[in-house]
Amino acid sequence: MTQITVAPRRPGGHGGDSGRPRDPQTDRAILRATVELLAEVGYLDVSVAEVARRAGVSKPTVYRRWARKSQLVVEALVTQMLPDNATPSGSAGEELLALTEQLISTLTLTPLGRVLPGLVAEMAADAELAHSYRELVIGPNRSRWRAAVERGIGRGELASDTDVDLVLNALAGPLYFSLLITGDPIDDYYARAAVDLVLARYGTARADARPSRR
Amino acid sequence: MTQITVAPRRPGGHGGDSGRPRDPQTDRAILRATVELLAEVGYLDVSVAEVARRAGVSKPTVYRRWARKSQLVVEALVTQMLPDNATPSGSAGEELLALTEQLISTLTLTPLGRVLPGLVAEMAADAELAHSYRELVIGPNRSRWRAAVERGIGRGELASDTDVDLVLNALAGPLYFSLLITGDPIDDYYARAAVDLVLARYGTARADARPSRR
DNA sequence: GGGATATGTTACGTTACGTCATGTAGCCAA
DNA sequence: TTGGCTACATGACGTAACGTAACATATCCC
Repeated sequence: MTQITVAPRRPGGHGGDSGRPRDPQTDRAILRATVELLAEVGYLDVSVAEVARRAGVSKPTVYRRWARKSQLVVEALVTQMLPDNATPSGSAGEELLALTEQLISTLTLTPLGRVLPGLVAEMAADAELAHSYRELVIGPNRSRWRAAVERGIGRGELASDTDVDLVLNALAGPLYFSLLITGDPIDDYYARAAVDLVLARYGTARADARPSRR
Repeated sequence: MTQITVAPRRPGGHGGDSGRPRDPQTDRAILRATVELLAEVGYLDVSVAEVARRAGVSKPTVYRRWARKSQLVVEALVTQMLPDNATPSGSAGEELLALTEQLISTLTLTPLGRVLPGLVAEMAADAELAHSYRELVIGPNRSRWRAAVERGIGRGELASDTDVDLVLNALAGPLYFSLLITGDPIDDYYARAAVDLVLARYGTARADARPSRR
């Protein structure tokens, strides 16, 4: 996950190397201001004008880099994503538990939680944005989950007919559901309970070194 | 579920019975136009002006009844909700399966699916709206699911320590997740697979009259 | 220095929200 | 029948944000 960017604009269709170069500091200042504002007021109330003001930059300078507010926001989010937490280890149950807990952290501790509602609305109306978001944020995450499940199957801890997508959705879905729809707080024991649910269905005898309590 | 309305406005703070009465036809025309537009263009691109035009009504007439566009939309949605599908019957597994399938229908066949993304954004920014939506749409539904689970516990088909909220979220969450975030289509076998997941964890021996195949 | 691009400033066009003012239409009660 | 009250249509308005354009200036590379 290195240096991901969303369609950095080159006005006039050129990608020219001549002329005055862009100030990289400006890019950073804009992204920083965006993250800051997102955390304060959420997606809908972020205005490009205010972002520009805080970054000490003019509005056209923002639009020269990102064609739409939504793209700016996606890229700002990517810079805030928590790093991959070390290498996988432990049983399938432990791995899934760790991934679920990390997702909870991301949704809870980073600005993502405040941003997601507005972003969801934009994604529904802007296919390109939806694509970016899924590719940059959702995709990489899913790969890690998928890998964990497949390792579990390989070790015989999960049944060979395990429905991978169902497992991912069963663990992640309720989190987004609470965040976006019901507004209910996320229970401290959610991760464990959800993983138990999955293991009860797809876990094999060998998986009963699982970290559940009941 | 009879005659639910969202804060019908009475201008000037009066709830007076004097003066010219509102034309009930006008209310219906506005709601109908709203549903129609929602289905066509989704939440974000619904404009009150266009709603008014289609309803053959002026803009202030709309605002006289609903203080905000979002409230109008919620009420329009309520009129579109599918009716309770008969009385509960069958095993806990069958009941949950039926409820899940009905939720899929609601999200797929009614305008709710197109509306939800935009509504989610508004709810995040408008606590009052969120409250209305949860009370009018989410709440009644949840009660039915909860009742089904509790009947299952009562009949001994579900374990007595069944985590009711977890069950509801595990069945409904992934649907919203797919709809709002991943954009993946909802698999035909989702309902059955998800119910299986729940029964594997919370079903008792007695529940094995369950309608699962494997 | 000259060509090319970035940047700031300022202004603009567009859209939609939500409100207000005015005149007219329709109900009720005295 | 008359007066009071409210609904309604029309048209205009204020506000706010998006996204773009024009122009002058700054900064880079050759």
